[in-house]
Amino acid sequence: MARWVLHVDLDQFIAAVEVLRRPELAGRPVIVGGRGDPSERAVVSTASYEARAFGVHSGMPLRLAARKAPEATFLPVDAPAYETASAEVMATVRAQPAAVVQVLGWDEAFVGIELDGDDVADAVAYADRLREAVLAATRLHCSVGVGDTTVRAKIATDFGKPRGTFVLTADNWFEVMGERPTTALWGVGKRIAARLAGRGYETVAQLAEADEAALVEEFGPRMGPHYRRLGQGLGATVIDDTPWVARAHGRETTYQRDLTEAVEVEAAVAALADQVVEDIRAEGRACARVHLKVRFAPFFTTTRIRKLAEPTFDAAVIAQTALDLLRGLGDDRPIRLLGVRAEMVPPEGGYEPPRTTGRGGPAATPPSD
DNA sequence: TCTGGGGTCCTAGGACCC
DNA sequence: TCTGGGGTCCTAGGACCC
Ligand SMILES: Nc1ccn([C@H]2C[C@H](O)[C@@H](COP(=O)(O)OP(=O)(O)OP(=O)(O)O)O2)c(=O)n1
Ligand SMILES: [Mg+2]
Ligand SMILES: [Mg+2]
Repeated sequence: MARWVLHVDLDQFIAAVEVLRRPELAGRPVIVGGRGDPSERAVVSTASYEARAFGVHSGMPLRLAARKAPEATFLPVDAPAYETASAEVMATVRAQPAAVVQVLGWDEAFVGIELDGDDVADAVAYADRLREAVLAATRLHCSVGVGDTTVRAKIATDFGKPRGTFVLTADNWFEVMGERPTTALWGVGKRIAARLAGRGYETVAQLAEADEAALVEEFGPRMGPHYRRLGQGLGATVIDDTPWVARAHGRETTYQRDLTEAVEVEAAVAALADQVVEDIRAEGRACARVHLKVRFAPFFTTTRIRKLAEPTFDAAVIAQTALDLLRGLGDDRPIRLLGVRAEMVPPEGGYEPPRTTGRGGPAATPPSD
């Protein structure tokens, strides 16, 4: 009996969904972002592989993307369409034999399986059938990573792309990852990598053997050891399919024209609060704390939080609280972005499981305890 | 080129209480 | 009377990911 962790991730997900309904775009550079207008303040959500060949990638300002790939087709983000596609994909993943599925986002999931014997070829065969099933059900291509931990499976997927399967286990971890920069790890970004480099750890292999005391000094007693384990490819070996319970819902908008008038700001905050309340009502959990995010021109961003005396579903209360937080800043520069977020009342007994995997937080089973 | 919108989790410092 | 320590709650800020 062998336990495997698989990680599935759709190829160029939202661009692929767009191409399905516009077949004439197949094989062409497609860039999805903002309202699809490259002259606006927005960034690339994703680019098709043809567009990536021009150096376009997620997070890049649309304006710059347009300069790099002038022939590309720009499309607006249509979140509901991607939710629908995602649900079909995940239903297919869950329908695989004995699959324990943990969804990580729109386009990816961990899949825990147990197979007779310990032949990795069986796991690869399962992975290939999974890719076939997703393609057959949704006409979307994906890649699958096969690993012995979540961390290895997740990273393996990158090597499988596009339309492939890749195996990354204790056997080949250092061979494949050892000489790569620490940013290749899930959960190590530019900033953490720079701090690691400051202590002489540039590669995954170096991080794996790093002095624990030094890491604790730099990152604290939780995250220090966590990063070392990441360097070793260690992570959960069992997938937990406990349904995800959201912590918060928020809405934010970058205005194409900066807001300067009080009435505009009040109306904008009210509109955001209304949308947020729709989401938390759907969830059936009241807002316990209100977050107000604001970006003043040219680019200064800050967030203020207030715990409410009483949890509420009342959009007017949330809007009023947000406006109050904004006034408390005593800053009257033009406003470029406003965001309202409702942190919801935790369910009875708190969040279960507490602080697990993914969702953008510190990756792969953060320390917790 | 000028920087989105949806999220999550960790750390740290001050207030307050024991 | 002064000082220290520990726990918990709250908010601000940072970092990362899709
Ligand atoms: N900064 C980002 C990154 C991603 N996404 C969205 C659009 C992507 O299509 C989707 C999935 O993210 P992936 O990282 O999996 O990227 P893709 O699926 O687009 O490409 P790949 O084939 O590399 O997985 O999430 C986004 O909006 N903003
Ligand atoms: Mg993807
Ligand atoms: Mg993904």
